[in-house]
Amino acid sequence: MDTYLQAGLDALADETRRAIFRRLSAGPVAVNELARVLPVTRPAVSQHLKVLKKAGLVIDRKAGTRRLYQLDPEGVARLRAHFDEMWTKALGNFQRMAEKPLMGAKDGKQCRARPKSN
Amino acid sequence: MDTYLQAGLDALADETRRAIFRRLSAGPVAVNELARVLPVTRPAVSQHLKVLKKAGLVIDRKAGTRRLYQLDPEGVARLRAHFDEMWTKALGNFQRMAEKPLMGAKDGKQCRARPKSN
DNA sequence: CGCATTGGTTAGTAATAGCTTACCGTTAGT
DNA sequence: ACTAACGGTAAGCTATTACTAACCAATGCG
Repeated sequence: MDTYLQAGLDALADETRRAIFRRLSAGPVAVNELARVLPVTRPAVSQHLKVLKKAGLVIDRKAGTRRLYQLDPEGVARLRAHFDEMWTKALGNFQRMAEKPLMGAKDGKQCRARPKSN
Repeated sequence: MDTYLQAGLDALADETRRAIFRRLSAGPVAVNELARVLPVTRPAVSQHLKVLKKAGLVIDRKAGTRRLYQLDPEGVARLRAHFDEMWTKALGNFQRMAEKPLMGAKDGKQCRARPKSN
């Protein structure tokens, strides 16, 4: 279930793929046109689209000899939800900790007072 | 300036690094303790922490012979903001497109009706 | 003082990822 | 039917990355 996060994350980790993602957020585009804009060849674009598709971020449909790719709003929304959950956990816990300056030290060794704090 | 996104993204793209991130979201932890929990050695943890630190996601402070790492709420919030912007752009444009079933076809060739839509 | 604990860094290795070239199937137009 | 355009896939190369083992500096304690 957490695989969506994994796939989505390293789908967006690549700059070229993010460029495709951005271009696709303006509307459906054919593979060839993406390749024309990007600094890589068409096969590279195909491979990137494959990754994005497996991550559930894009969908494609045939249009004559061409194939139009566009964002999959559901997939994007789902990934966004995963991210939001991650941020919330991270920042939420921090918030809770900031309120209690020093809590009960779960495991003794951990929370020693720091000598110089620099 | 978009480098924060890049750094943050491939900082979180790695599963081990995400595990560290999750563990750190529960509070400050020493390197050794992270290594004890994770399936990798301590040097690997150090290297991962370095990446997370360069991405601005964690901060560290000395505590005796140990070094405690914790999330940097500012960095996390900043990365989150970048993501939110990305999602908004992606889904916002899509929203706008969904409202106009077929717009004026910027470049003629593009928006043909799909034959089978499968 | 040694001595142990902690942790950052380096060197080296194996796996992975992104790219290109080449090839092939499919569709549209004449 | 022939031809051209589009695009997916395979093979191969290169660069990057995650890892370990080994070494070294710093701190705390007896």
